[in-house]
Amino acid sequence: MTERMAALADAAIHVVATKGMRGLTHRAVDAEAGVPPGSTSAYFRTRKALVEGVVQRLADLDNAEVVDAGRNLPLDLDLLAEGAANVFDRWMSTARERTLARYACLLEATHHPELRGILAHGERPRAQMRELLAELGAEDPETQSRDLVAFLDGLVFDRLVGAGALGAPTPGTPESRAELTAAIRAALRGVLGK
Amino acid sequence: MTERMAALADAAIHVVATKGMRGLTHRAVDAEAGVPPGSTSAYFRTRKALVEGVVQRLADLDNAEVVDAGRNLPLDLDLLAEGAANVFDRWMSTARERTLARYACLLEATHHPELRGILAHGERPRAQMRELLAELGAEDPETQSRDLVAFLDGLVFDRLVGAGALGAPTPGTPESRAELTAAIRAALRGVLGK
DNA sequence: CCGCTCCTTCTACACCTGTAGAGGGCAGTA
DNA sequence: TACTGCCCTCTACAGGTGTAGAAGGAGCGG
Repeated sequence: MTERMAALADAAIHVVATKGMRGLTHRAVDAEAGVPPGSTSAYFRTRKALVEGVVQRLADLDNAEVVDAGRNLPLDLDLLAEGAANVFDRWMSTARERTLARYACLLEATHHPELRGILAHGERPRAQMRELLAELGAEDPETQSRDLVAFLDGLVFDRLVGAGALGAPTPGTPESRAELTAAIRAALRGVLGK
Repeated sequence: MTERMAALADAAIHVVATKGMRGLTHRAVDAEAGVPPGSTSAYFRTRKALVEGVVQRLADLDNAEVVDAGRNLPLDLDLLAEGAANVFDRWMSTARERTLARYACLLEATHHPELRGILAHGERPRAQMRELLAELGAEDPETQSRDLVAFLDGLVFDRLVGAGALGAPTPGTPESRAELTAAIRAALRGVLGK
């Protein structure tokens, strides 16, 4: 993917995050990216190509990410929980737009199976999680890591879309951070059967 | 909501589930509902009204639902897990379309706050869950039920969109059912700190 | 019977979107 | 300088979409 395409894809991600899949049009991306109208249409000739561009870019960004979960330390449950909380907390704040766009694309992939291959998101975090769980003595890291990632994903989704209970804490506040860590630790404990 | 509007809203839900928010147009709903073109446009004059109709209908359907979690039985963790598994399993199979539409609407609600009020989904299951957790001796049913629902939601989302690990079991198979129950039980154990 | 109201269907029209292709400038090369 | 290939910008146009309002018709009170 050329640099220019990446820039357009980034703008497209922003559009998806703020206006939803419905707002993802060639012209909207042009406007968002500040390029002359028609540019996006030239680089992503069809809308399908544009969506695939977004998905591809999301995958690239995810894979480029360095997830430092604190390896090589004496690993315990609390440390792991905190590392996971770091990652997922960032998904809710710094990478909020990307996360929203990812959910939108996942939903989109439901009726466009060809997107699913690219969108094997969580592949990397999941693999890492699997490894860490194995070190912690999990009996079935494969299944358990999957459940755990689903849990964290659910937590993020739940809080991002504001579907949580009334009076849900604002994302990014210390309270929610502490609460998040606690929830993750509890889930880890449960999944590990400890 | 009149009967006719409900029928249109149901068709609209189907459209959203199968074609996504982007496919939700007055004419598409007309076609899906088998009514003469223009009907949907007459009952939901603007697109915003149409979306709100969908959201309202989803909320109504959710609230009309009888969730029999086996009250008045000697309550234990396994029973609760199985009850929850029943509900959420159905969300993945029978009520699959509604669930997909709900996720789409939740995402939509991100940039349309007025939808959020109607979409207080899970309000009822969550309240019930809270009660049951309290009976089981949970120390903070409010927070814990929320986390638990987020977990279950994440699990459903994860499996519905096929974002799960490669080789994910097909939804609806006995394997996934058993696996689901096990995961829920584990999560319950973790959340309850038992 | 008339007239009224409500529900439903039909139609018009401006605007938005997807898509294709024509032009235009700017290297680098002979 | 002329040429060639490439990247970028601009424009056209068919079709889809949102929205409003007119037309039709069934039921009902007078």
